Amino acid sequence: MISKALEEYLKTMYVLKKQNGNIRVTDIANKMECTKPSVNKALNNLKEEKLVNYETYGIIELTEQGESLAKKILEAYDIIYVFLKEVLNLDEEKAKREAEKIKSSISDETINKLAKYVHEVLGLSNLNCNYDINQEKCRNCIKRTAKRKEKIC
Amino acid sequence: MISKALEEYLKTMYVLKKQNGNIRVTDIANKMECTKPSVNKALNNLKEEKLVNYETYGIIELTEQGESLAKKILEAYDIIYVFLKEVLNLDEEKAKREAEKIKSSISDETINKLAKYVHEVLGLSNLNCNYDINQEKCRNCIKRTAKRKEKIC
DNA sequence: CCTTATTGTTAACTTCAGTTAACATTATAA
DNA sequence: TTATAATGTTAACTGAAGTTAACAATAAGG
Repeated sequence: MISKALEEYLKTMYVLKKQNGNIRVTDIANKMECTKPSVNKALNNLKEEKLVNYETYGIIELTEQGESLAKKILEAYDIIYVFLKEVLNLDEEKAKREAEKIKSSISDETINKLAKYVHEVLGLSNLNCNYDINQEKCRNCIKRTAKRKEKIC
Repeated sequence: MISKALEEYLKTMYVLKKQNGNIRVTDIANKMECTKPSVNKALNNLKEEKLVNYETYGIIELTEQGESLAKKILEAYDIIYVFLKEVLNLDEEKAKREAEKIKSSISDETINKLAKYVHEVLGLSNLNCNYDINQEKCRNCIKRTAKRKEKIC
């Protein structure tokens, strides 16, 4: 089991890959508002866990495991984000920051239940969801969610 | 500003005082599932912050500041607990454990909004609440909340 | 192609929150 | 009242996650 701090790094890397096509130490440090040596350490730890492939001064990439874990983390984060923004009406920036912090303390079980709740209240869900939502229950979710997904992060 | 870890100690001490009439290192350690030296350190830190009065081997008590902060922390914790238990349907034990962890990562602003939400959805609120709930909105809250308060912790 | 700027790495240190092991103090009960 | 059990304290250590300062490698522009 990886730490919550490392999960954040992994998530950030996944997002950067999507956004920029590559993953760089400096970009991670900027997004996470930390220093490059911190990123470097995280990188080595994630490599240790076989979630990331990279050699010193080389290209950084997520492994398959890394990618699927990142997706799961991102999904959890997104569920919390949606709840904060759409249900509690936090503004976007605040909701993002807060979702990260909460994500770092909440269990999978609770995320699961929150996902269901958000689903029921808002009719929003997640495609290919690792959390056990009944997709049948609201067919409109798919469309709405797909649209929303584009602007995550 | 005190750390989230110290807040947990303070909260626990407040609860123990209510429950047992006194506060002892061993009891704190048991409740928090940590060792006595950890408690001892926390105690010294809280003393440093003037939240706790105590001398080595002496009686432990919260200062006025300590008590009012503890109340606020407990209230925030309780708001999260209620949400998890009554809205998301976590079982009691899980909700307690989870509420503590979430409490340690969430901001006052978010707690505030969650409090309002819980209030609106469940008609539960907190007496003497430090969080800005409109008490007028649901007079029944008072009774229900008072009843619930008895069995907190 | 070589100088300079950018990017990445390493080493040594800090802080926080916990631990174990050893010891001191206080309380209990024979 | 004294031996023993329970409780509390201290010191020294661990590990996670960050930092700064110095340096190494790579990339880019003249």
